[in-house]
Amino acid sequence: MEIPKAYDPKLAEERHYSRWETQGCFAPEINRDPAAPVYSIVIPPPNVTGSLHMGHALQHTIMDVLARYHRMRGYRTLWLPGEDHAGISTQIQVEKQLRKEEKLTRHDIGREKFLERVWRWKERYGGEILNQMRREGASVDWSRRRFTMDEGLSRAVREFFVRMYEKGWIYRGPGMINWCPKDRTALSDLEVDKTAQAGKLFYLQYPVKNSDRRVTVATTRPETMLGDTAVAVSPKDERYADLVGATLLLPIVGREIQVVADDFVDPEFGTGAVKVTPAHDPNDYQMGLRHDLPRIVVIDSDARMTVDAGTEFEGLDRYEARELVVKKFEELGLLEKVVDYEFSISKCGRCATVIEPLISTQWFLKQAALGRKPLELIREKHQPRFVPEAPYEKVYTNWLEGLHDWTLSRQLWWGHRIPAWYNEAGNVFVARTEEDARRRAGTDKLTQDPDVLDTWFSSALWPISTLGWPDETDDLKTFYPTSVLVTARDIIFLWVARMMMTGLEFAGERAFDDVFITGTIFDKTGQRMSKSKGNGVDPLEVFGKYGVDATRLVLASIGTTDTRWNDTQVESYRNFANKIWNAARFCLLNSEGAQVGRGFEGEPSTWALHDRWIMSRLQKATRDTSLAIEAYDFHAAVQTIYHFFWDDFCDWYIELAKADVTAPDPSPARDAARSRALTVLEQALRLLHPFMPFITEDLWLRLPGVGTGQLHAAYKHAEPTVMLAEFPQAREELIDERAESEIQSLVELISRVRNIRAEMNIKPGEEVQLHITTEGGARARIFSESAAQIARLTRAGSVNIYDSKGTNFPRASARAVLAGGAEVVVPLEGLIDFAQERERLRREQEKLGKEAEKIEAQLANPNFVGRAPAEKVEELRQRAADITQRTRMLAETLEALSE
RNA sequence: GGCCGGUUAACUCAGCGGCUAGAGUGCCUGUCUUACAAACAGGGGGUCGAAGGUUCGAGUCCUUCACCGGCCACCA
Repeated sequence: MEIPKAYDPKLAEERHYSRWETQGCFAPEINRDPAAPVYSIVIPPPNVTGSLHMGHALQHTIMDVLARYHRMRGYRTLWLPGEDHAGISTQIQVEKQLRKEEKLTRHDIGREKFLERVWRWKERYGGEILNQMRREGASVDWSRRRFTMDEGLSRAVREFFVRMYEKGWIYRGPGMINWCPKDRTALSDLEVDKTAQAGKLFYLQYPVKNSDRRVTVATTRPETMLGDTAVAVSPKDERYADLVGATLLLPIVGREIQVVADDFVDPEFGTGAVKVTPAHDPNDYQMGLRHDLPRIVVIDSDARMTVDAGTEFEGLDRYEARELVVKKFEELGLLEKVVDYEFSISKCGRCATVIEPLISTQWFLKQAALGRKPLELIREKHQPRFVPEAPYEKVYTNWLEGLHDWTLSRQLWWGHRIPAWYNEAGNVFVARTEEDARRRAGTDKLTQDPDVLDTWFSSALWPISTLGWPDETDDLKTFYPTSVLVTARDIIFLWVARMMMTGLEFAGERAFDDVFITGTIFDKTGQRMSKSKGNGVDPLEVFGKYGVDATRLVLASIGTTDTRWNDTQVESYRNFANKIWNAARFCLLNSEGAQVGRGFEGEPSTWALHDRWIMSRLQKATRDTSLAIEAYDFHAAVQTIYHFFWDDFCDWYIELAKADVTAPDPSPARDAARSRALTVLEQALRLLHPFMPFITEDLWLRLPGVGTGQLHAAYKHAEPTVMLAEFPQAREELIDERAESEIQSLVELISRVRNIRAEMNIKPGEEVQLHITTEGGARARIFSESAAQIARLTRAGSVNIYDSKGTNFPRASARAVLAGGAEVVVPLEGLIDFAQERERLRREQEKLGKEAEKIEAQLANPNFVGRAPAEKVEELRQRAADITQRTRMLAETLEALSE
């Protein structure tokens, strides 16, 4: 059999994905067990404009591990892929292209033509991430791929809107909204980033009418004073008590405004008097409502001053207006002072333009109403279950407790058009279809609302809309609620909470059982990866350099932990892949006459020690891996398999079995030894498969004797593939603690001899003689039975075992005392430096002495002996006894060595 | 202002009440030993951010502090 010496990930990555796909392995229909349990995940739909970054790769790896694991466990498994239309991003992207290629704006070509272009753009450039997912090995069901603007999903959006409208939870009206002057659209609170900004606080004086008193107000936005309609003070503030109700003369403008008392005002801050601009500040808007103040709009949707700001200001940009206002106050002698001040400023989450709070007529959703059920569910049943629970359950709960109305409408073209029509009188008709609206309006002369819905409105429906809602489809009945949602923490409010709202409202059940929140991946200096900083690590490059499987192992290990990205981690797992490859190569090069599934016939008690041992280790690895995956502890799962494979299987089992496996002449014994190695390897490949799909499939298919026999019962009709093999179940009866401790003593012996060889500078090729004395019993038996293996692994010419002490060995020997009182003697005539050997033994003695001291102190403490569990005390006593014995033997050895 | 997370070996991270605190990488020494030099064998390296406390026993629980980071909030 031809097998290259080094693993080439690319070959395996190219070979298997399309075959899995064509054979339908990713679709739940592959499962023919009518009683199979169901496991389902919907992907967080990436933006059509997006391309793969490490965060995606991390989420996808977690989802794929879960999907593959459950599929192998016989679950009817669905992982549903799809994309989000990403309203603003996509529209901006296409507008940019339009400007670049044809020097046109969207208004030049009109709404209809523009939308055609967006669709064309989407067909051409969209879906990049989904294609990249094939590279990742993501086992998604392509036949159920969805897009948020699909007809079905759009119908769901209209249904959602209409039902909420009919319930009175969606309404249209004027309100204070976040306006992005650059994107020229309203935004929800969650699409706004608040950042700290170094700025100035301006103290402006407003004269009191018919008096020479002045009231000083502090503001970060002097230009808004042109729209002031009041000054507010705290009702408890005695400094201003006599001024409440007084009239002030608004400088520059000359308008007469009132002093009002309002609890909102904090007397401690600034001057205790606040200018009130109801048209341009959310708080002032509220105060305006309370005091019935006029709203004067002085800033328009371009962030320029309006005619109402006065002729000197009309048309000025808001920042130009600020300068001019300050200048005028200075000239008027009404600028008291300007101080440096750091405050938080709202910026558009998309383009970072400073948000302008404006009063505008928009559509809103009363989130507090829709959020009641999710809040109850998390409070009473702790559903969904967050992983990690802290801090996310609390964060989620707190958010649900303080819900505000959600600004739904966007002044964009790309997105779901609001299903509302107006007749000529301006009356609104909300309906599922235009025909419906006409019927109800009793006229054909209707105009549809020009706005579209927030992208997150359709995302909120994703788990149900992708499965067919509002129809009661089989998919919805089968796969809803979904099992787990895997996503990043920054969209818990934007998305996760809202899916729970719609799921509970429309499907009557939670959208998912669990929510897994991944960690964040930073660059090596701890900076967040971002395209603007250009410090992102491209997953595709990492795949190319180290292989997909190796990268997945790193990502799975990251799990929920914030991590600085480090290529060396990937490199070490690339090495692990190579290790797997070569272990398999060894088994395959020695596979003549052997088959997976054979070699472990008969009673375990009749098996060789190392065979009982590896089976025991395998069962523990299997058990621990399953437990870890089910607890979402992927790091532990990866560690478990890694160490089982490398340390137990490669370093010890293959070496201990090597002589039998590579025996020159064919024999039933050789066949059996080879089969055993293959069998363990095959089980290990199954354990690894959810994490490393490509290499495991590539090797598994080459193993002699694999076929439909290894497939899970639900997939017996399918073509052989490790992805449909049964995930191993631990067989507790094969766990053999005695074999494990016996191998441990063998390992100790071999390691100590190797240590002596290294310290004594014995050439690797040179043979030594070993004399091992035991006190009879188990160790004598183990060492005798394993003499050939000991000889092989220590390069010993002879291994002599004595079941009692007292044999005279050459004085020129290196010695080591083992646990349980065995001693190994390595005669080193001419090679040994007595002083050096004494020193080595003394160091050993010292080590033991320190440990003994600690233990004795503990045992001498009556509180410990009295209160600690009896087994802990007993354990310590035994260790103390062992140390005492070994110390004594070391002393004797030292005695013999000194003149 | 409120809430939360992190701080363990040179680096990236495990461990979260009880064996001599671990892994990978890096470092030192020696090896091409017929699966693998992307490997093998051996070795050095940590007062677990600081200070108190609880406990027979604390990286592991509690309190305070320091530094780093995050989230929420209507302080002009």
